[in-house]
Amino acid sequence: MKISDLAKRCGLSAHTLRYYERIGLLPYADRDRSGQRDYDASILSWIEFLGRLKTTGMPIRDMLLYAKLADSGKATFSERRQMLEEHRERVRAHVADLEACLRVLDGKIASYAEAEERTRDEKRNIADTPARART
Amino acid sequence: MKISDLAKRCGLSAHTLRYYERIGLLPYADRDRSGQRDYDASILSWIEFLGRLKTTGMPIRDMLLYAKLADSGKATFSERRQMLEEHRERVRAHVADLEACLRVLDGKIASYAEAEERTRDEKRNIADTPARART
DNA sequence: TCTTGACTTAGAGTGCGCTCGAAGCCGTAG
DNA sequence: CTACGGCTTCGAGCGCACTCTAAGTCAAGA
Repeated sequence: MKISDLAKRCGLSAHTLRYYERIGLLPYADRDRSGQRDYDASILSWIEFLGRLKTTGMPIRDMLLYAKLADSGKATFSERRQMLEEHRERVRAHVADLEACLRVLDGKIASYAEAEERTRDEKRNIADTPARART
Repeated sequence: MKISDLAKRCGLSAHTLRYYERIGLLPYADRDRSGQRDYDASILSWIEFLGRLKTTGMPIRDMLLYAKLADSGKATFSERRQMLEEHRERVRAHVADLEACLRVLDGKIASYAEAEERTRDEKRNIADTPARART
């Protein structure tokens, strides 16, 4: 598989795939006789997992550490598990934060909706008075 | 309230507060006779709300638009409500993504735990064979 | 009076994660 | 044979959100 095919399949640009290889996030890809990268489809699951780590906000330097551990075989299973467990806790905490934020947004939206209701009720359209403070 | 007091209360640095004012995310603060910012405590709720927007991944340029609308009074209620509703949907989608990622992480962690179990069971410690691919 | 420390401004620098450009090579279609 | 598109490398550039520096002002305490 050529880099552009892989790019289409995984949703990253060829530029980004080369960048990831350069920094070590992707293993060095085999080259064909003319020097072009020839990927094995198995790389897709690794890229997909990296995507999960990225979505959950893991910085690249941590992914690099994880990749390094993954290259060291069984000996690093527990270290990797620990990394993922710590990361999972951070993600859970972040999700909780987001849910709290969603409740705030809900409240804000509701208060705007209410205010719009009241504004509509006041049929007499007095000149719009600018707000005194940001809400 | 001086800038350092506000910084302590809101968890942003004085540098960041000045930066936010510079770009328009915070309203221009009153200065005392010697030119120092003198904040009203009411700014805290606005900063807190900005924090919610930030936590939920809203880019500063969108916060600026929201702030601009908020400065225009009642007339922009529905626009602001719409912005927040759209943002809320993005956040909800992101939370769903994160939850899917969490399930993947759970699976990965479980598989490491299992593998560690199996490794412990093999009392005969054969030399560690490096992994062939990243998992 | 002197020192200390917090404040002011404008602007430069940082870290992250890409993203792009330039220059050149290679293989296939016309 | 030539043109074309897609690949290669290296390194520069970008957008975001800060973060810090330098040079200077000011007010309160010893």
